[in-house]
Amino acid sequence: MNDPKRAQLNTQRILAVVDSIPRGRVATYGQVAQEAGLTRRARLVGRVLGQLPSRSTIPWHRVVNAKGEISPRGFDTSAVTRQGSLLEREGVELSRKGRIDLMRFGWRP
DNA sequence: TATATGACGACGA
DNA sequence: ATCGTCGCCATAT
Repeated sequence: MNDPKRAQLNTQRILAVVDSIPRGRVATYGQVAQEAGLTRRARLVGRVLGQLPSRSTIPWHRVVNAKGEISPRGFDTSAVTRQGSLLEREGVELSRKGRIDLMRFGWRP
């Protein structure tokens, strides 16, 4: 069930969904997985985004975790900071502790 | 073959 | 609100 063709297709579907998240809104990893027809595979979404080449035009910054926070990246905090800037730049409000109100900025397909 | 490790998430205590 | 546990799954060791 896990041939490379399948994996590539899943990646493509995930990226297509992320690419459809409108400016000024955010979607959760689980939500993206669901929309891509990959229920319960939120981690796969995170993995795919992590592999994204820096030159990609995919709006990876519009994907946050279920708590409405920008998911930590281990030791590197720069990526997190970058994501926050990109979001604020398009009007998404971040609370003092870097939380996003999904009821207001969450993407509803 | 077996374990560990994540840009995750739902739940229960 | 916070924390640990467990489910999920591709990769790495």
